[in-house]
Amino acid sequence: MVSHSSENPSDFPIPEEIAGLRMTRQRQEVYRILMQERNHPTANDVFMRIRETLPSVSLATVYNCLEALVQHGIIRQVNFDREPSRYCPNLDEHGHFHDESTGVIHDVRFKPGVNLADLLDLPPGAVIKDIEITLRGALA
Amino acid sequence: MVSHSSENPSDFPIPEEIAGLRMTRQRQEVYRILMQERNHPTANDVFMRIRETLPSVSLATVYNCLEALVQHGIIRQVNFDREPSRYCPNLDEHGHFHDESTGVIHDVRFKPGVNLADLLDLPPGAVIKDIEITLRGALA
DNA sequence: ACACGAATTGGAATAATTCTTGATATCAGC
DNA sequence: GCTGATATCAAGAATTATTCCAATTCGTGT
Repeated sequence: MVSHSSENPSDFPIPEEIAGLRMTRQRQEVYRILMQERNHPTANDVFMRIRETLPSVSLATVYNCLEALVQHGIIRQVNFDREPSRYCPNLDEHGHFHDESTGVIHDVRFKPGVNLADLLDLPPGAVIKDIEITLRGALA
Repeated sequence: MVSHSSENPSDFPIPEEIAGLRMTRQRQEVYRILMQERNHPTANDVFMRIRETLPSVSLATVYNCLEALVQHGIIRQVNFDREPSRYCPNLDEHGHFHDESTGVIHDVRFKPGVNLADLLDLPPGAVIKDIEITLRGALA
């Protein structure tokens, strides 16, 4: 399906295919919601939000879409302890600061020139594929 | 109950009370297992292991004990993505390297003098209570 | 020994996520 | 524009880790 502007009411273009993944209407919409709501929503948040524009999508489809987007490196899945997974369209290397008093999650970047792997006492021969940094605390 | 040596066959002493937590037989045993099996076992791992010495303990009790130990800062709970929680008696500040080829989890310490919070672009006023670092990859 | 609060048990309940199956939609080639 | 092959979707059932609950047992202080 071609993304007519009337069907893509967002302020950024969504291509029909990204990284070899067919961008169906549902996936477009899930991605658009993630780009608009930068609050690291859960699958259920996305589900409730998507019903406004595509009332027929099921929660299972939201999960499918999110997984497809994650698998293709278009978004990231973020886990805090055992809480429901959250999703994040920020692909830059970054961590997450979880403000416990408000529940808000802030993206946290490294200061320029910092390479975490250099600062760690890694087991010899370790090849890092992915780094996850989570901070918990509050804003004074 | 006094820890008679016949009832505490480990090579380290377990006090009757730690950090205000009554160390019941079950909690002692859970803690002992964690100290012996440094593989970051799951609650279920501990459950299967504890049946060898205390066959009557329930899985719920294992969860209770683990939670009590975590709450009192005696052990740490470690989460990898959505996998079952793992538990770790290493209280030093450290991260975890998950070797995907073997499934083994290695503790990773910072090189001396490194303070992670200094290297991050934190939101102003952020007070860090806890840091979690997870690395995924393989050993070449 | 007694009473009271804490801990334990076992099973039921919960919640996020995944799986299954049948229905639909989409694509490539003719 | 058709047709078969493939990918996606919807709905609900199933799974899994974990928590909750009610009843019993245990430990500690008196």
